[in-house]
Amino acid sequence: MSKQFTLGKTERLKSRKSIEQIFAVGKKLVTGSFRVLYVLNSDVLTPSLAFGAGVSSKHFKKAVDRNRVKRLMREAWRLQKSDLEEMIRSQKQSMHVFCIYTGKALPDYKEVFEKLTDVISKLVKVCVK
RNA sequence: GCUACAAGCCAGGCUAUCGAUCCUGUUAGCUUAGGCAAACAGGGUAGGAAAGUCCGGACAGCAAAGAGCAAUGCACCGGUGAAUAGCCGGGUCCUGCCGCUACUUAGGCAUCGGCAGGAACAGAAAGUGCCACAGAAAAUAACUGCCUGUUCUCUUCUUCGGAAAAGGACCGGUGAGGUUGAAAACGCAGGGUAAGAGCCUACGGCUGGUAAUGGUAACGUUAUUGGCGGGUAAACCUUGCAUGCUGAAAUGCCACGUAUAGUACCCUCGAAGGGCUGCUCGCCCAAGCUCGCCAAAAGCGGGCAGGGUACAGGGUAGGCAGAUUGAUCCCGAUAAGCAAUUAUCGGGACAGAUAAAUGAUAGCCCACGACAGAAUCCGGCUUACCGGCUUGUAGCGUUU
Repeated sequence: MSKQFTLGKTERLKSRKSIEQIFAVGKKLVTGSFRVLYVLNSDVLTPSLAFGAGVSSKHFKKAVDRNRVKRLMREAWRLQKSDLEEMIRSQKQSMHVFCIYTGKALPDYKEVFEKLTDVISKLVKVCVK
């Protein structure tokens, strides 16, 4: 059994191109102050799941705060993504997810964690369809 | 011990669990033999301001015959440094405080000396502009006032010729007085005069020249001579000096892909066009090859090629270098220097991501944690900031 709680290079959205693609053709999911964009491809040879996080600099002027939110989001994703990962592997799909925090106040860890639980369960449903 | 100021240093800690990135090592794997990538182990991983982008560089690319104008920046001197509007030292001026002398109306107080602070500190005697309120007036001078003269009115005196006083008008002189103001035509005293004025003189202040002298210089001192025409250049301006443009999304290489691609028009012998710094002058670049007709040249025609403008479209955005050890920073010693700083020797430290790591959660402890997140690098400046520690100086208090 491989490690579950990793978030290495291959599991993050790394290239500018794929992010632009998500913004262009991705589907939208909104839960509370989170906006989630995703692209799902079925019948792929190597199943993969990639994640990216973003915060608008309009709402958070200071770079310190933006880093904090992004770190919280990555952490919450890292700890909860395993269900989604298994699902995708069994269905032989590949999914790119980009998550944007649109709230104006600095969130705490609990809030982010719970919201991302919702997001992941919704994404699992999308995979099943 | 407390308080204030200055300089320097630190920027919550520990443990557990789960991660990220970079480096090193080991093991096994794949390979097109360049590498690729996995597991495990060990180690490194935000700042004093990483910020603002206000100065200065390094580095890179493009451009580069020149002159003038414009534009921008700088503006006491010397040193330091790669360089600056930084830093250090000095000079000048201004402000405040203290001391002292001349003077004195006995309150003070010029000059001088000391201490502290400040200065975008070239030019106001090239020109233009501006100077609120108050004030006669903010720079040309006017108004008021003062004074000589002429004339008129009226009064008094009279030796009957005139004389004196007052008031009005005019011509002229004057810049002394005029309640203000941040600032009022160098200050003050004497002379001078019809009244007056640096008009003249003494003392003092400011300032230009000359000479001597000290200093690398700014500048100081002394002598002599001329002047004294308010301020403002962070108003335009003038003078001197300097300055190509762009900015790591720079740039170079590799891979992939494509296309010496397409359409339209124009040009190829004094053309179009392009370049030189924004403009002007002036200058420079540039115009090719080939075939046929023809004895040759000119000329004509064809083809290829090249250049310009416009249109429509296409491709790439992956990797490596740049790029993290450098004009580096810190500590100690020695030497030079008033200092900033420099040299030598010894020791130590220094993240490197690329959609972007340097983290998350829980527990414990305490002074209860501020401002705040690297993005090519470095030197400064400025701004933000909870608190703690060390050293020095000054004051107060306690003990001996």
